[in-house]
Amino acid sequence: MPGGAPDRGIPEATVARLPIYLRALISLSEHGIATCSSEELATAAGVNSAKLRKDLSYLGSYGTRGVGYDVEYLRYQIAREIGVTQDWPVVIVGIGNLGHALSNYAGFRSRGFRIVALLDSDPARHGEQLGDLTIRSLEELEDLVAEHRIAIGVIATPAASAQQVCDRLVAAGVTSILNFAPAVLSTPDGVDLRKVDLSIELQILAYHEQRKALATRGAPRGVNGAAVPAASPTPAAPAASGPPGPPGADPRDHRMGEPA
Amino acid sequence: MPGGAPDRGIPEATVARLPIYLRALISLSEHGIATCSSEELATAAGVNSAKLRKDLSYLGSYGTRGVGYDVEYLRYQIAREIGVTQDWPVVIVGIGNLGHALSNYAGFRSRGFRIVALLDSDPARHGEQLGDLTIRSLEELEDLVAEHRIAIGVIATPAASAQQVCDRLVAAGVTSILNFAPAVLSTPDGVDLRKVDLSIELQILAYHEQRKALATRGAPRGVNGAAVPAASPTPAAPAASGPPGPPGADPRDHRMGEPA
DNA sequence: CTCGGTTTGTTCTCCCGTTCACAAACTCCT
DNA sequence: AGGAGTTTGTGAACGGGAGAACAAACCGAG
Repeated sequence: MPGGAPDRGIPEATVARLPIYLRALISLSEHGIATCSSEELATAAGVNSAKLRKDLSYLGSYGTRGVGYDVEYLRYQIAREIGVTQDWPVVIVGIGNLGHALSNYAGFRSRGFRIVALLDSDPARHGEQLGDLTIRSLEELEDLVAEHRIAIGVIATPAASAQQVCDRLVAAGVTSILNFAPAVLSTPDGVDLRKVDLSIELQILAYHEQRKALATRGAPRGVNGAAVPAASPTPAAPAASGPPGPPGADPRDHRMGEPA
Repeated sequence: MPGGAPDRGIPEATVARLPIYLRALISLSEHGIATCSSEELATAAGVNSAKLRKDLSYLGSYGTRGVGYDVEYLRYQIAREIGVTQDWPVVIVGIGNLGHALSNYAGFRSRGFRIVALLDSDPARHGEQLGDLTIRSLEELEDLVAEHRIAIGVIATPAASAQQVCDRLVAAGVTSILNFAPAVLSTPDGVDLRKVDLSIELQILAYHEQRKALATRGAPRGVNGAAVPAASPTPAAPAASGPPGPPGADPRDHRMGEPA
């Protein structure tokens, strides 16, 4: 039993939910609600109340039995635990469509993140004004990171240059990277890396959507009648994206040999 | 063990990785590589080779012992399993900065997703041309979903209107939703919902960053969020906002509560 | 045909995360 | 002051995923 400080080792799954709780608490606070039960907060956050209580218990015993949680108090405690009571300077590399959107995203600044630099490799973009920031050359990366003591970098470049940019960020001293490029990046130990891949999210939805369509049809699955590429190095074209039509038959074959 | 067709119940964690494998296979294919081992593919995907093999085993026994996997063959099998051999019409609601970026995102079309409608509630935006699409009124949502048989919707609106848009999408027949709005949405059973929250990802990084900064300082505890590099402007301790102050004085509290 | 080398598919174990259920603790009312 | 009613915090059971290890299966050489 912790007589004093709560254990600093917070499970990763819990850490991932703390920002959701924080957002829910801010919302409650803005609605003038001063106190809430674990059940109410859990509902607002979209999780189970038992899970919420266990998550909060990792932070300490904030909250009062028989009453619930003081919204402002808990909000501050979570914010402090996450670190958003501090000011985090951030650099965004790659100011395409996505980088553009990210630099304007209001949710960053309101959570303690301050975008201090926008970098792009395209000289044609240098000098372009975005809000109160100017797009600068990638060559200034190292100086800017050092000058502003930037610890967090966002990669929004094409996949081809993502690893290169990542390496430069790490070399310059960035120790946390958020990657939007559709590429697998590798970083040395001590550097945290998270990724957001928009098309992967859609593909996961597509998988479940396909299963649902299959279930309601009751019929065995079927895609367009394209032939399955053979198991030999034959560059067949499996794309075959056609107009929405009735599904054809599918050879549900997965054996690749015959038993001896 | 399954003597016949592979079990249709693929673990969620595996489903989430299949698009990564697919991307890695496409990359290998474009480099002219016809065959690869689980070790190579696992490296390209950034995962453990044992995990990769187990994941693939849920799909069936594609692959040849002693040889490896045929890149084109496996690529097609995964694409079919995910459902990206089909054509998925998608509607995007909320064409702000993010919606704008999403509508231009090349990764969607190349994965079988076809954006067929851009909707926004702001009349000033209606008629605006984005690529080969025109921003239309939200009032056309129901008709468009029915006409194109849209099953997947993307919400990129502000948080305040997200649930309302979500409800309309569901009512119109959409059964899979990707939510970018920073809000917790609720959907009826049978409707899949995934969320991408940009600021949450940064907050998770901030947590680890804070821990790293704390560890290098050697101060295990007792340091409030102010003793960090750079200048932290305003920790913004929430002044007791009203009668219900923080509950009883907490021993590990720093400066929050006034002694009752 | 047989043997050695290689790689997959699977099994087993361990660990993390989720959920249930309940004692402890606090408030309010009498 | 005491009891009834709530609500938190936590111990314990449960389920799923991750990783290591191994047997089965395939290719090629002699």
